[in-house]
Parts: sequence; structure tokens; C-alpha cells
Amino acid sequence: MRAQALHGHLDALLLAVLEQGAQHGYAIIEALRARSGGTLDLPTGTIYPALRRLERAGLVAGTWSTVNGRERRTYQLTDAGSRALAGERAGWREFSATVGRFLGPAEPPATPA
Amino acid sequence: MRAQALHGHLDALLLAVLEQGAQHGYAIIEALRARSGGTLDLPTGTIYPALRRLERAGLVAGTWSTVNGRERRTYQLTDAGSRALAGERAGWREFSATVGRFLGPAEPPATPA
DNA sequence: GCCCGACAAGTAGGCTTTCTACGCATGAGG
DNA sequence: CCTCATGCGTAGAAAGCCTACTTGTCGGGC
Repeated sequence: MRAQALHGHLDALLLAVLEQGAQHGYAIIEALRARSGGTLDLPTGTIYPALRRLERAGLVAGTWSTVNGRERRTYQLTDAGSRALAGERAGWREFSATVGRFLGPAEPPATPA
Repeated sequence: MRAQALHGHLDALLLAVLEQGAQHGYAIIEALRARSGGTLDLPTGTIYPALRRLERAGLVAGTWSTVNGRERRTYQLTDAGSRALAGERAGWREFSATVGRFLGPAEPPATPA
């Protein structure tokens, strides 16, 4: 899937991943790929700038650590980040409900029971 | 709601509105506002260029008509537009399912029983 | 007669966000 | 020695939507 379509929701996804525990950029990329079943395969050039943006905004806190001689920047959700995530979640719900009203009520094939 | 978040889905919304019958730009804006319960209130500067883009792409066909001395451009879904809409719908479903996996499975606050 | 608000379409310039492509560095395996 | 996987990062370009503005008709209030 084009992450292009994410536009504006990428930040929310990153926060959501970090909600489950602090991680470094590379691991976040893999987490997104894994949790989405391979659908979300975002390039580093998308993730790293986004993380720095979130850091500048105070939603995540980054700390350097060295693992096997390799420098890692581990990002952790801040309080503000948690609050922002809650807002993003609410926003996503409204957004998906609204768009879903036009593009199909988000009723997947479903196997409804 | 910021239509900014639409990014890439606006075309799909327009096609979806036109699916229910040909309409002119101004009416489309009102249809979006009405059907979304007021959530989607898109400015003309967003809709009109988008419609022309869709027209250039051959997804809608526009025809001029004069009503009460006022010029109207009525847009109608083309075959290609219908097909595109189907694709957009599928794309939306995948997209919302994927993002929903991270931001909450579309489970609203719910008052859980 | 004049002005304003609703209807109706459109353009121009700017902003934000993401993508592509590249650079730099370490450690392991061939 | 060279390459690949890990790991971080920047630069420039492309895409999409927004704000603000312009043009024009019609109807109502003053």
C-alpha cells in the first residue's frame, strides 16, 4: 500500500506502535510491516524524518544507546504523546466513520458469525 | 474535520457522491456536508479543482447548463469513473482495515454493555 | 437606485507531508 | 577485501489540499 494515502495518519501510526513500548526507528518499520501483514512497508526516508518531527513536537522522546557498537536512537512515548495518540484515535474514528459512510460502511466480507 | 486528512481519498468521495446521480459542484459540496452530518464542510477551492482533475482524468463528464440565468456545470460519472470508484472502495477498505489495526479496530468508545 | 447575501464557478499561491535517492558507519560471512 | 544486513540520517522533488480572491446572477431590504 502506498503510504502516500496515510497522509496525516502516519504520526498516529508511529505513536500507536510506540504505545506498546519504546523502540528504535528500524524496529518500528519492522513492527509496522509485521502488524500490517506486510501491507505497510515504509521506507526509512519516511520514518526517520517523521520521528524527528514527533520529537520536535514533544510527542516522543529519543535517547541514544549503543548496541553492538551500533548507535541506536530509541524513541519513547511522552505524556503529551499519549494524549496526542488518544486524540488521533478519536480523529481516526470520526474520519473512518465519515469516509466509510460514502465508500462503504467498512463492512468487510466479514464472515459475520 | 480537516479535509486535509482526506489526502488521496477526496476523489473517491466525489465519485461516490456522483454515483447517486449527476450533480453540480455546489450541490456536491452540500451533499457531502449533509451526508456526513456536517463533518465534511469542504471549501469550493477544494472541490472545483478536484472535479476538473477528475474530468481531465476521464472519470467524470461535465456539461454546462443554465438554470435561472446561472451557469451550472453538471458532472456525471463515466464508466471509467465507476470502475475507478470500485477500485477506490477496495483501496479504502484495505486502508481502513490496516490503519484500524493500529488505531483501534473501529471499536468506538461503545458503552460496552 | 443601491447594497448585501445566497448561489455558482473558478484561479493563484502557499503549506504540509511523503517519496526517491543517496551518504555514512559497523559487524559478520565468504 | 567485499558485500550484505543493520541502523541513522539528509536533500530535493512531487502530490494534494487550503486560504483568499475574482467574476457573475438573482432576490430582498432600505
